[in-house]
Amino acid sequence: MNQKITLKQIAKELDVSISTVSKALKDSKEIGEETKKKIQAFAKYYKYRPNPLAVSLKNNTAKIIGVIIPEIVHHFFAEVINGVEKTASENGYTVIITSSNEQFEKEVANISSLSDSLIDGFIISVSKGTLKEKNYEHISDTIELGIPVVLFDRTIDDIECDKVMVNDRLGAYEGTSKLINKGRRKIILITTEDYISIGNERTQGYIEAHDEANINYQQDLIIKCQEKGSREKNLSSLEKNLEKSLTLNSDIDGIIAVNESYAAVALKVLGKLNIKVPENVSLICFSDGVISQFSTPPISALSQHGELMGRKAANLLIERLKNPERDFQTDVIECTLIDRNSI
Amino acid sequence: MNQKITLKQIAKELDVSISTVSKALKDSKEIGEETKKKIQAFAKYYKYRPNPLAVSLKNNTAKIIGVIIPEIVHHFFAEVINGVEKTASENGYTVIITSSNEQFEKEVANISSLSDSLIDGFIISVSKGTLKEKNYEHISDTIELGIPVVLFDRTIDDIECDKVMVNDRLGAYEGTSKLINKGRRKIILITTEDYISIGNERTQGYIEAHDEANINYQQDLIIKCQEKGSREKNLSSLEKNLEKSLTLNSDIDGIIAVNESYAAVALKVLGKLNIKVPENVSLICFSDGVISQFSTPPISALSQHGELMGRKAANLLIERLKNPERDFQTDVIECTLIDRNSI
DNA sequence: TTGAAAGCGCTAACAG
DNA sequence: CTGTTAGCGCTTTCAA
Repeated sequence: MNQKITLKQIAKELDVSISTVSKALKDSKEIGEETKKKIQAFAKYYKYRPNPLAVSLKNNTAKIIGVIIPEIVHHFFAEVINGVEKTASENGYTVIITSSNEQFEKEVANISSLSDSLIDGFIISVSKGTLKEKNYEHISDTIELGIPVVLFDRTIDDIECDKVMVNDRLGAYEGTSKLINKGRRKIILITTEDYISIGNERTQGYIEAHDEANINYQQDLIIKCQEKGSREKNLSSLEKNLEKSLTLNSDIDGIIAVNESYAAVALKVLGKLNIKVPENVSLICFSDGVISQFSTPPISALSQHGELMGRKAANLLIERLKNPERDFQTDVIECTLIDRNSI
Repeated sequence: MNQKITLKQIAKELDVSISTVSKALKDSKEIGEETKKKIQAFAKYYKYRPNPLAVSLKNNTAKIIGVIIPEIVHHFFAEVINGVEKTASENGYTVIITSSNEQFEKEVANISSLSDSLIDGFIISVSKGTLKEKNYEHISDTIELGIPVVLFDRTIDDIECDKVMVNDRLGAYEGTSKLINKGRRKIILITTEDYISIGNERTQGYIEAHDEANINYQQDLIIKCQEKGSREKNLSSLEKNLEKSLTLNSDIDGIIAVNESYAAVALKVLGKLNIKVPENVSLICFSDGVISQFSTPPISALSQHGELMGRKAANLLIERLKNPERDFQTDVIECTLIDRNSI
């Protein structure tokens, strides 16, 4: 009912020109105190709000940040969004979120549907599909078109842009070292398939820790969880593999998982085999989410600081928007070990 | 570099008028085949995309849906977003998400910052702060301003608008009945404080199930988890209460929790007291999220079908946008019990 | 079949 | 100090 009021209407009511109203509402000193007071009061009374569409059209910027993540229903990404949202709104930006559902095609579609003049810039974590496909044209095209992109978490080496990443290798190294220092010698690593760089990095860290401690790691203790089927299938096949490994090698005394669900599966198998955590086996995982916090026992986790990551990504983007010529920057976030006595 | 091309530029290049270009790109039959072909080819080559800002300004609608949720880092809400996003994008709408962080003030601020002409309508789950405050003006104001609102999950009786809610009472009734049918007689209910209507509904269902089975429920078996402190504090005080209850009443044989974290706390306490699930105690909780799926043992859960909820909410909103005069509608979603053998 | 012109709501340079 | 005007990119009516 109480339709939005415009400058034009105010001008007409008060019998002044539109630009006078515009200036008055901006508290411009060009306008006389009297008039200003009158106009401001009137505008306030009628709850005048400039039409952001018109403003954006005029300035050719909508102050909107597009975030594209592989999955929304994921604690880590939700944390990142949280961080982006906070920093963005502190700086007057609005955030639009879309999910690629880990699919290359959807990622491309999302980018293209947002890259119209609506969006000022992107914050993206690429989908597994894209990593598999190794086709990054949609991203480099966007950058070339003049729309800045910040890549986070799952980044792409070949693309030059701002990035925020976790020091996955160091995290895995420290986690593994921690286990080794506790006297653990036969440590299983549960990781992803090779095309996901993060999993790779973490595997490297695992290996480095072993090398440094002069322990020969066994290749068959590195278990790669498949990604080809449904989540349920992948996890249940992981469960079988893990059970086999644990039965075959009764002297296994440590497990490090690259994400929470893998760790939950490990916990399940350990329970089934009646192996105690941490008495018999130390368990540790990446990602400090709701699973590791609420499992019994809680699992010690390497936090990736999702919210901080989101904040940093938003900051990088906003800085670039202010100054498109600045050098590309890569922020690296260190993992923090949250010890919950599962080690 | 490759700056976006406009109608004007195309018109100039091809030496026709802007409106001809506009029409040609719309495949209007007003325009001759020849010209149309030429223009369309040119536009395609230069990847012409209409500036959505200008289109929106013209049509006075941006096709944007604003979603305001209490918390992003929450499996259920993430699922809802997922659903909204899907239905929205199927219908050409974009989704903007903001989080109120359970705070009244932030909810008000979010609504007001979005209710400019940018947003066509809202999908909201009100914050705990708002429920506590019992101040719903920001929402009724929005509706009166002509911006439609769909309330979901945590709805408000006093406000007339479209709603999507879960049949919480029936869900709790069925969950409790299930336990009773399994021979459980002393069932603890872990719920929220009273001002959250959902918790209340669930408590009612719990009571009804008892009444129907002619079992006297004990008031002191209804444990209300406080909401005043930090989450950690609230949960650890819940832990203590629960432990006391279980020690005092050694014949307790069932627990029903209104959310996953409460159930996780219960699992922890049960483990500590060496009480087996489901042998000694049946456990069941609302919300089919990642905790209940991945805990050991997995917890039987009453799914609230978050994604479906999101889809329905988006549908209601889009329908109303098409036809603002239609009657208000409340969609009720039934909970589904996902049995994971914790009963 | 094509084009001129007005207008969506706002800003800003320029004139008065 | 205030107003006129042009223009952001697009749609649409009306005229040619």
